[in-house]
Amino acid sequence: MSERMDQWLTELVRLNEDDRVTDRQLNILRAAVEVFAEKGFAAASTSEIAQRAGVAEGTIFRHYKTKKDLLLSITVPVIDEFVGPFLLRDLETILTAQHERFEDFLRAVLFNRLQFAKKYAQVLRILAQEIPFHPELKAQLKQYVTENVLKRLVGIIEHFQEKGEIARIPARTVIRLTVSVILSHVVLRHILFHDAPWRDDEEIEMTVRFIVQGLRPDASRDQK
Amino acid sequence: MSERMDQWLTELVRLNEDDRVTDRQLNILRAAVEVFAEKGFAAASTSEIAQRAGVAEGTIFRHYKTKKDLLLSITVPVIDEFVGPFLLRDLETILTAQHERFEDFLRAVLFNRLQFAKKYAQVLRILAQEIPFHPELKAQLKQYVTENVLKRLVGIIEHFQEKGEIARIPARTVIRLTVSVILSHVVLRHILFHDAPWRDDEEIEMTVRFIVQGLRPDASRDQK
Amino acid sequence: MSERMDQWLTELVRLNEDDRVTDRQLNILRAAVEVFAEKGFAAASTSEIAQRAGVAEGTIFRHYKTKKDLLLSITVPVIDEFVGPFLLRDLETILTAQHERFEDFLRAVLFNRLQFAKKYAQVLRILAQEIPFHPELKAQLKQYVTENVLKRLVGIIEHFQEKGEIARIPARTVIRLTVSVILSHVVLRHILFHDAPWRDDEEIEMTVRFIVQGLRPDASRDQK
Amino acid sequence: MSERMDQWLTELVRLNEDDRVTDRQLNILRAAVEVFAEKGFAAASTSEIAQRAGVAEGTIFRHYKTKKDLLLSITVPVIDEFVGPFLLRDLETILTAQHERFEDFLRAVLFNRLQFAKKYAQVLRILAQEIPFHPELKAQLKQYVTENVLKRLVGIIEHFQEKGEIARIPARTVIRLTVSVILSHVVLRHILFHDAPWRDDEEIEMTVRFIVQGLRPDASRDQK
DNA sequence: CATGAATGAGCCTTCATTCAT
DNA sequence: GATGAATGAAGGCTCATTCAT
Repeated sequence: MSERMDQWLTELVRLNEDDRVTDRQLNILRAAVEVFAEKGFAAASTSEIAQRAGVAEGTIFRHYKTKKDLLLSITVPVIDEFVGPFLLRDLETILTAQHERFEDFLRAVLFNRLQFAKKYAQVLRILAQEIPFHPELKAQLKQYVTENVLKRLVGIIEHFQEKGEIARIPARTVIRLTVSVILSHVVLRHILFHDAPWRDDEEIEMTVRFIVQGLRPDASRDQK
Repeated sequence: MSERMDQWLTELVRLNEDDRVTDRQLNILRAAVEVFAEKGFAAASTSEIAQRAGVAEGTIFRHYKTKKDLLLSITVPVIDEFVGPFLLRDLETILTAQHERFEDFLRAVLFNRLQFAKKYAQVLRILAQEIPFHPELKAQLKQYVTENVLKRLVGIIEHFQEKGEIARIPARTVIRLTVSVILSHVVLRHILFHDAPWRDDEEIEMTVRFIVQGLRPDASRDQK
Repeated sequence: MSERMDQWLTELVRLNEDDRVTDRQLNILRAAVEVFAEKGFAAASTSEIAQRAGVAEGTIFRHYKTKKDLLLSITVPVIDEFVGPFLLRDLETILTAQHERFEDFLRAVLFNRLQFAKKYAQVLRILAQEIPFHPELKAQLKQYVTENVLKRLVGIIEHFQEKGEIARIPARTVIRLTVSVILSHVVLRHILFHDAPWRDDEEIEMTVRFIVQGLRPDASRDQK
Repeated sequence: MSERMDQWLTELVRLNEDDRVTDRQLNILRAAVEVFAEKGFAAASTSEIAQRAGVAEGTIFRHYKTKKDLLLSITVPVIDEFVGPFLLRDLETILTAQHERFEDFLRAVLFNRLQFAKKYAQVLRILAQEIPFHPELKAQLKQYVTENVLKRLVGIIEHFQEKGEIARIPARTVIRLTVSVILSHVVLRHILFHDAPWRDDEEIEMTVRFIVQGLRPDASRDQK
């Protein structure tokens, strides 16, 4: 696992317990991420996690009351990280930079998400696999999205619609289409086909162009 | 479960055993689809499946040697059905109908896939969830796609590129983008948000328009 | 299995049900003998027996109420056959032939038992394996032996002791030693090492000589 | 079960795991020996073993990966013990003691084997019952016998043949007859009829005398 | 704090036996 | 009489979780 991952894991534990993070905990989390990603939550055994982490079986349960707790301690923070930061950090600047074109916005977002997915590929896989079976996770994600993301996105869309860069179709549909393409790109690149050769720059450009053109107002219909 | 589902299950069993299908078998499959979809394969218990099917646990194993066999008897046929028919049945006609525009082609495909997903929503969910953990399934899908789908799609893309309806970008990228949007539409519509209200006709039109415009040759760049 | 075996099986069934013996029954018994011998009673499955017999699973239970019944229908007659006939048929003549030497008696018995074991090897194996776990079988064998065999054997022993061919040691001990050697010979020859090459005539002679000499009165001690 | 048995079990576990032996492990082994002996391996249930051992069923599988492992951990050491020690310990001295008569050799061996069988009666019963169904066990026994026992025995036989105490018949046959009688004595005494009253000293003497006389060179034939 | 032995519920699967056809 | 689908009890084994050391 990458060094970056470790850093993230460290942050992760700090967030949960704001205590000192022992190596043991880190090992457990690392092992858990590995095994959950490989076999899925239900088929993963705590004993295998313990083994890979180099700790006793009981030790896991000193830090995480149940196996599910262990899962949540990994996934929950990612939900907040996945959709949040690009809004909180990057987007703020994007939005305030009024002169930006929609194209540049897209490019920034796509680039940002690709970075993110590269870093968290394994955990995102876990998240994707487990969300259907854990209503709390689903609820949490839904809540986060509706509360923090949707409104802001709608604002952004309308902003670019007013600038005439996006056709006057419902914001929700614009989001659906845009997110579909970006998410697919990310998933294909870092989750499904991370082994295949990718000409990243070209593909990014084509994805951006695709969205921009796809959403551009119709010369005959929308404009004028 | 819908009546249509039952018909499909019936076909399914016929394909496997080309015998008469008993009600019991149907019940077992129905219950298995339900429980697998709800809890995932690993967390599903054969005893619950038996209970929901109203049969003894042993009965399941008379028809399916193992729990995994039961899974495969559900998923395998769908792999062949998911990517196959739209090419073999619908597309043939579309392709031979030379006058068709790319737009019409897309509309037909999207419509067709939406129908399919509506019918098989639950099983598709199972398939999506289990594919990462069952290499044979993954291999089978991969093989099917590369052998039967990709080449044909490339041919179609090039056809429309020659007609000037699609920009001269790599066929693979065209496929990636198009499939991303169509698949996302289908998944959002019938897998993730099947409960939400959908104005289907409008959304279909917007999806089609999005793709068509997104892939259209640039007036300044590609044309001329 | 040999033709001889089939004949025996036919007799066997006749004894039990004194009805017509169908091919089906014969097949079942044949299969049962095979599977019991290979895997042992407990590890043998009625379904495998049915399969090998080429009948339906249920058919077995039409003829034999339980799996154990099937076992008993095979073993019980053999108990009577194993120890009985050589007394009832052959021995009578042996005994009445007063001029016989002990040596000739032994040779006749050993030869007879070898024939028997060759014919029934598989069933004897089953019997040996199962007797410890089926008290009724054990009891039946014990009863048969004590009632029909022991007394007669004692008579024979004493007969030869009076003739001065056997030392004056307790008849029980004589029986123990003689039967040990004969049984061992038979078991080694037809149960344990039936594949190995045997120079039967020589070995029989040496076994007979061993017993005769071993039991012969001591020139110094017993005689006189 | 006897105290001696416990000691043996303790050694047994030590050999396997060279760790301290817990009471629990001893209880499990004790119970396993009991149940296997009573019902045979296939018909013995781990749940009954657990119950008799006073432990949870899962506990068994912490110490022995499978039910068969449990069997092997009991039987395998006995194979080495059964045929080995009397050669390695007792026989060495017997052989080096040149003045010994064959008779004394036999007496020593028989006595030694009786002691051994008394101690391990139950386990020997298990071994005898299970060997036909476990090829590895059979192979191990065969290997041990051919490698360690046969050659030495042949040497001993020839030694006494040269001293004129044993007739000049093939060593293999001598072994077959001798081992038959000794093994039968042991089996009858401690495995089959351990409840019956035995006048051990007398029977031992008669067995020894039987073998010695049975194998003695014929005055008229072999000698001279 | 960490350990790992112990637990016991629960899992998948087998199998002797029954019974409607 | 024969069939074979159905049964459900029981089996071996796994695993999350607890707790004495």
